[in-house]
Amino acid sequence: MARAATTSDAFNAVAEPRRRAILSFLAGREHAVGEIVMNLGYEQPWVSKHLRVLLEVGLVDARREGRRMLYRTNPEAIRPLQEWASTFERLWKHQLLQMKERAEGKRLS
Amino acid sequence: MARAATTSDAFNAVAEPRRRAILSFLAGREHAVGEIVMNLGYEQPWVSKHLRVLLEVGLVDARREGRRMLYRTNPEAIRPLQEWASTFERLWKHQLLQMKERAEGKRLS
DNA sequence: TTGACATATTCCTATATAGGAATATATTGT
DNA sequence: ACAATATATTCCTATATAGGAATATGTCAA
Repeated sequence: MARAATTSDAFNAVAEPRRRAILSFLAGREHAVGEIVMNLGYEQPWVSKHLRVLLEVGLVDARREGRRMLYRTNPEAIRPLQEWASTFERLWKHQLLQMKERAEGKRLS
Repeated sequence: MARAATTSDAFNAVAEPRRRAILSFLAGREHAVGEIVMNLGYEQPWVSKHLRVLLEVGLVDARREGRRMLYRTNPEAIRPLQEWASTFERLWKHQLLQMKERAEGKRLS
């Protein structure tokens, strides 16, 4: 079997760097497809394809305004991802502290 | 072309649910492969395969102790993932607040 | 060396993609 | 109806997988 579909969940969807870039660009405010194309420099069909994936997993919402489609992030959908990753925050902060202490210890000796 | 390799970065590596489970299990303390097999119930070859991927992207470190291989997370490698996801934390907290306020507004009317 | 234990790798196959080019659909204004 | 604009979809191909089964490698103890 192949890998899980990118449309299966948020984790698979954001494995693609361009989809992360699009999400970051959309963070906070609505944007039309053309604006994404202009700002990120990807080809229009690819922006549409990526938006489709993001839409299917619920990471973005869309509404039509005339001939334009306006997309915006659905932060709630990113939440599980953020929460999972944040369980490791304590660990790397602890690790950084240890490294710092070790460095300072060396300086003193 | 196919999708980016799971060994290309942390984002692709953690797209697999079992790899996330292994990482969570390893969070904080070292474990042998057999302990992962026992606790998570995956078949041994698959645990080894997933650990290999995690090792290649630097999400875990390993050391040998007798016939056992001990793995532990490298929290520093999870950091970019956590930091990217956390940029959306403000957004979903804001969204939750709005939903809450709307709910309370309805209750009052 | 032999056996037991612990972990890793190598076969294989089917599939979901990313990438690209071309085209289709939808909406508005004339 | 027609042209222009904006976005979406459909072809195609090559490839990195996940899944499974079998086997290989490495380490220790007797």
